[in-house]
Amino acid sequence: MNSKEYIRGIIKTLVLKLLSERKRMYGYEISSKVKELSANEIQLTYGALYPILYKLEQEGMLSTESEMVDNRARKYYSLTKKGREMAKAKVSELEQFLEVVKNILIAPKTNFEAWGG
Amino acid sequence: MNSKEYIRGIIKTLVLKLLSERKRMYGYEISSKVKELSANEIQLTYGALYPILYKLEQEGMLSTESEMVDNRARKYYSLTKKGREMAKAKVSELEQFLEVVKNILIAPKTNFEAWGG
DNA sequence: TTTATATATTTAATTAAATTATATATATAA
DNA sequence: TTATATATATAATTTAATTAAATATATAAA
Repeated sequence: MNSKEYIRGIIKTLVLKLLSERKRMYGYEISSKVKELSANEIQLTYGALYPILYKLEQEGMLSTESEMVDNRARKYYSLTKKGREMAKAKVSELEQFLEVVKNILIAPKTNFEAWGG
Repeated sequence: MNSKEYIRGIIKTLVLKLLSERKRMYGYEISSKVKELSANEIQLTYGALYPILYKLEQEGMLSTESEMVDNRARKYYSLTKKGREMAKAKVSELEQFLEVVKNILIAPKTNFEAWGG
């Protein structure tokens, strides 16, 4: 599957979804988790992920805590109240969109006439 | 729903899907049909649609017939053999992708621990 | 009658959101 | 000492859209 093509636009929503499931996550962890959950199909690149996290923080959607773990710097991100609301809205929005697209994709040839063809 | 955000990358596949259901369609018709099938959620802009149709024709995926209908120029697009194969592959690819994303989005909080959280 | 709306295609300018590449740094296994 | 994994950050580039502008006809409304 060439997911790259379809990823664009949904990264922010995926990140918000994962953060809504946990108290906090760090960037590398988010990327790894998405890869794992998608059976290696979706690889969030860091060049996309970190700017999104930065922007969400600037917008007041995320709060951060920096820590040293095993002598390496780590930056944890948590949803704020505003961020939790945004996550909920975005996830619901994307779910609806996926449904709409799916309905177009699964329409069988035999049904085409029925929906106005 | 703010579909604009999520549309990117899937337009080509939607176009190929619609064309795979019909002998031929013209640009305006494709845009109208997508709008109708998505209950006005997805509006393919012509600035995106026509360059995609042009490119697919250049790649040998589409053949065209220009006709005058009601004194207005109309350009019909049909899938070639190569185009039909591409349509099949692209639709299947997108379906799989949607499934993967949906599985991430629907994962309930209570299940998070189960999938390694 | 002139205005708005719908039909129809095309293309240039601009913007947004990615990818790719680069930089920096530590830990561990081969 | 080399490769791989962990971890963040950002600049340069590319891609794929949106927006806008150009062109043209038909029809309904004001």
